[in-house]
Amino acid sequence: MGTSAGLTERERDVLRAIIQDYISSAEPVGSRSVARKYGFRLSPATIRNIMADLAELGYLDQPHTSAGRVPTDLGYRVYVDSLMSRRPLTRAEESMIERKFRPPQGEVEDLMREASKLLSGLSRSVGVVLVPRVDQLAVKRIEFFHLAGERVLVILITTSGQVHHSMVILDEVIPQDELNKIARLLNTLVEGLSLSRVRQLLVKKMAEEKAMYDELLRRALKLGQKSFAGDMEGEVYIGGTANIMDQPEFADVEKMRSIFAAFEETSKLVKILDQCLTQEALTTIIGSENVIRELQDLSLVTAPYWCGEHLLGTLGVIGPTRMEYSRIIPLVDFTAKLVSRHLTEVAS
Amino acid sequence: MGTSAGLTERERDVLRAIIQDYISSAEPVGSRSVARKYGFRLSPATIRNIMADLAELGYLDQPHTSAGRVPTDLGYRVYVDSLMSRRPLTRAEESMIERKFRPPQGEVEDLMREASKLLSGLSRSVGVVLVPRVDQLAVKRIEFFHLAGERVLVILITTSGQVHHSMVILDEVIPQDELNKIARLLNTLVEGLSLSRVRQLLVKKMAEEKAMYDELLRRALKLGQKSFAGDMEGEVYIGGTANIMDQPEFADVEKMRSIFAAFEETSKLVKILDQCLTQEALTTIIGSENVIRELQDLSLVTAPYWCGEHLLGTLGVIGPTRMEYSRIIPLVDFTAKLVSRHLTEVAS
DNA sequence: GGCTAGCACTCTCATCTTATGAGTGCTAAT
DNA sequence: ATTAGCACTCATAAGATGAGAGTGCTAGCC
Repeated sequence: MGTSAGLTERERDVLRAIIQDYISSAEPVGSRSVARKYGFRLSPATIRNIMADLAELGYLDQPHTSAGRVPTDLGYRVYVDSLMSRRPLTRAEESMIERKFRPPQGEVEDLMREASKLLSGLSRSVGVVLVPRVDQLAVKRIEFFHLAGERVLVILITTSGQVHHSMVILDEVIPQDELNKIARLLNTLVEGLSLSRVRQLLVKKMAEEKAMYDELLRRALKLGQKSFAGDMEGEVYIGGTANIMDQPEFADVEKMRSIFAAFEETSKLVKILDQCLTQEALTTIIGSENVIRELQDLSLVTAPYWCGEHLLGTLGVIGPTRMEYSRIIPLVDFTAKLVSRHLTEVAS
Repeated sequence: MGTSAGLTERERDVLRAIIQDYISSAEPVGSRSVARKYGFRLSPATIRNIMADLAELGYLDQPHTSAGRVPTDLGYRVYVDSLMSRRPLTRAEESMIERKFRPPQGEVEDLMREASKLLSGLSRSVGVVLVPRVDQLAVKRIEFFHLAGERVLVILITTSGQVHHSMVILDEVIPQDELNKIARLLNTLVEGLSLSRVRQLLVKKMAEEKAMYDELLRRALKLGQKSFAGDMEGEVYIGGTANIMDQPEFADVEKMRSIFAAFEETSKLVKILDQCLTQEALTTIIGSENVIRELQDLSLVTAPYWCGEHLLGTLGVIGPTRMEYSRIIPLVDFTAKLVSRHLTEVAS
């Protein structure tokens, strides 16, 4: 498996033991305790030699000369990719989670919020749910409401049941009944198309229309373009941020401050979660693999969720690099499936 | 002025000096520095006597026997109510704030978010904006969209330009064109009424209708009732939580954890902000005056904001009890006016 | 009576020292 | 290859000490 190809079975065993021990204790682990707890028939001295090798290869680090070893981000990477036992959740655990997840009927947004709470509660870390910019979503319907003067309220409904509304300011006053006509016209044009498609379509039509003189269509295209131009930026629901403070590695206030600031700066978070989304599979980002500087002491486990066969967004857990990957990964995986199921039901 | 009636002018001067000093230094303040810095023509010993009196009256406290004095919550209360100089913002400051507040066109929600950011940035504390349960808001329009099966998407627009959407599940399938008829009917009934009024009206009509046999009206009333039954719970936008960590008094991780947990538990926050709202004026809640235990080390300054003559919500700042009230209070006051102005413009 | 100087006393905080113990790296023996 | 033994390193915790800030009280002064 790539990076760990050069390791002997014994080295792999030791590395696994060290990482597991460190994950549960948060203390640098010494040769003695590895030899003792993990039933190797080897003396501490031998373990020390192995550890020195692993350190040289970059999988382990020592905080200072006379301390035990601590996994590096690379070490965790190897652990997650090829050392860890990937035990799926038991039936009992799954049904426990299902019970905990009270599917709110009502707004889809509540479902997201609930999911982030669920994730943070179960992982005792931070739960995140990304509802990405909805480029890929299919439009079900668009409506306009005249507010006042040139202001028009645009309401956009996707097939997945999400609702986006925004206000646009026009150059001219268009009365409500004309807005209705425009909406009807646009709906026939765009229904079922993805947002990105719609945008393309409108531009194309607009170009064709230059020559023509159908006032209604002209207005419709213009309004449509304004409506769909909106940022449509991803939104991210974050839950359980306070859990981060339980981790001993973040006793330092300064470090914590920067992490919390990063959580508030959602746009960065959106960007990275967006990247995870493109993987269309469970993704782990460990420590310094993260491009966001402030989050380089944290790890991220994400999985995509779907509405029917539409890829909708990502959800996951942010926790210390020293997180229990073997527990969190199946948890995130299952939660994504759970959310997908609910969303699919709603849309059906 | 009530609580401070018994104080001599000199005692008031000393108390003011101590509080101001403590606010800017975060250190217990001693008799010596009061005498020196504040140009009293009194010796430290005399100041000490006065301080002892003030302590006895409950305005000051000492962390330990040989430390300086620290204001109590009661002390801050007197300070805010009758000691503090209530200097309003200068023109320059006001225009600076106005420049900083980029009024986002688009969704009203963004305006709230932006306002909480503005508040937190300027106060270097936590900014909060409450959009309360919209009972008092007037309905502009209601619309229904058929989603799938018995599921119907309800969209509710208020005169202030806020949009609420929720999904209701009916007992029967109603096709879109009938939904449209129902919407038209309901709109004539409810337009311009406040939500609480609408609810009353629907119940009343429903009772009258028992006898009658207009199927459409019956359906409309039922759907209307379901639509307006939703929790409509207040929502709160919180910005700048990380700022709390800068305060020396929250170096203790455990204390901070509970504060952050309280921020996430928004429902409590909503409740207290709702109370502030009923004051219809600038409100200060100092330390232990707060009913939320976790926030009893913090103070809250709030002011209501309006949309036209409609009271819409509250916004404000949460910071350490040791906050610069004389700066924060005018700031909150002005921001509320600023937000009101924007909202009023949008609605006009 | 109100004010102040002086002084003993208290308590925190920073600094230093010391001891402890976990853990390493290396060498030499098996 | 593995291990026992040993010298060495370094963080951490526990006293010890001293400085400094501040108080409360008493006695004297205007």
